[in-house]
Amino acid sequence: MGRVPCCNVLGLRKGAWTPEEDQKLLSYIQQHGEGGWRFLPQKAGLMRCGKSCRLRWANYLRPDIKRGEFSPEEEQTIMKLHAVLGNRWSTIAKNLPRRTDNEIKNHWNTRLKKRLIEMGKYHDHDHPNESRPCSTTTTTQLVSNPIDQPKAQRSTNNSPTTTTSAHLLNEIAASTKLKLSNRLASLLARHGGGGGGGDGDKKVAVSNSASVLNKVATTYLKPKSHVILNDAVKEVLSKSSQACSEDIDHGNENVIANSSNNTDNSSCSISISALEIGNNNSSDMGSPSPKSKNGQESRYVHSATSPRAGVLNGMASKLALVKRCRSTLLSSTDWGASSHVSSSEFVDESRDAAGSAVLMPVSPSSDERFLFQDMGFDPQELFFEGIVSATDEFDTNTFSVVGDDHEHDQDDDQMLMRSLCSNFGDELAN
DNA sequence: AACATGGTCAACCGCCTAAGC
DNA sequence: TGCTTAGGCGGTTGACCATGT
Repeated sequence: MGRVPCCNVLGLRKGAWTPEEDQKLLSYIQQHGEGGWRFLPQKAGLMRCGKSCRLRWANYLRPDIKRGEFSPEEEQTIMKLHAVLGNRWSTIAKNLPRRTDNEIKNHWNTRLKKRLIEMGKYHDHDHPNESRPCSTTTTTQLVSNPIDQPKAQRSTNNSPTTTTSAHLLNEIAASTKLKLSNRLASLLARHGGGGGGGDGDKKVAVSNSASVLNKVATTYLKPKSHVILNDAVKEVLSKSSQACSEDIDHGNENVIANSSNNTDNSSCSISISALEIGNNNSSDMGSPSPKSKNGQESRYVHSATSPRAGVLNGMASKLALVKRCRSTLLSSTDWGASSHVSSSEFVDESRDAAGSAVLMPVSPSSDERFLFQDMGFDPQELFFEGIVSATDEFDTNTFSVVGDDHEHDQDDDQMLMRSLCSNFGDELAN
């Protein structure tokens, strides 16, 4: 159970706001500004909880709110953003000036979604995480130890929490589409995987995916497991770093990425946590400069909470990326038929009673700090501007740009896609 | 006219994160 | 480092309204 709702305090009003209440809140905020919601009701003479006041202000009273029908352009934007971001209403709202997340959410649920369903361009069963946060597909397939289940089941009911990462990682573990390396195959054999398919198909039993994936991640931690970014991506990352002005403190292992804005690409190096995209030790890629305090020269990307989690996050995000490209960008011209694959929740690792690592969901905000944005890429631009096609195989050569007005962005996107998919595919297929 | 049904949307609820201590 | 809590988020609810029977 969460905290006791503040609105449960005896005597506080609930339900629809009266014009008098609106006026009190409005005039108080006009006088004193926003914030301090906890004590605002008393000061403003309202018998409401602060949360209710904040919501009323944010969704209704704020003077800069645009009300009324959504324009076709706005609807198009919502559909595009939703195809990429899923139900991240607040993020979507940031791209629709003067619209609130609540309004957008309502509009989607009551109009757009139905419209797309009628057009056959949207299927609820393709979006299990969007309509029901606690759907029946289980994270416990990954969280193998019951001790750790409470955190994985933080939702309101007792049903196991679905996470996209669970699906993704299970896919990684269980997919027959991905050719698994001998290294993985031997891991699976040792850990009881195999899915009954025999050695030939190298299929991983989902129930073993947690231990398997952790083993995989551990394997990747070894120094030899380097994934080298190609020059094209280095260039993209280098460009991105130029726009970056922040300098994040670096004094620990979690400083995992650095890219110079030096126009000489040879000095650009990137390493992403244990996955080690890039090679810090390689002289031809330059040495990382984690001690630099100059934000214009370097950018650091926070790692996941643990190296192995970082590996798994990386795998999940790359699979999500590929799937997004494939399903979202190819499926339709109006974005309506896209099949959303979210990487909004990756995984963290924890320990069960025996000390074995198990997987559990971590917050979506990890995603927002993760990889692409922290590298300086805007995911929306990345996925919106570049129209990339791909086959089912994670093969560099199968990616091609099929149309876009933004030549340079497109090239950058394509290069990034190629490299990421290549890295991912190479590492798995070995 | 009365009731049933369905759509809309403001508001609530529970959970999460991050900041402050 | 761990605890507390304000603020924020997304899912859900229920009041209200329009339309159908």
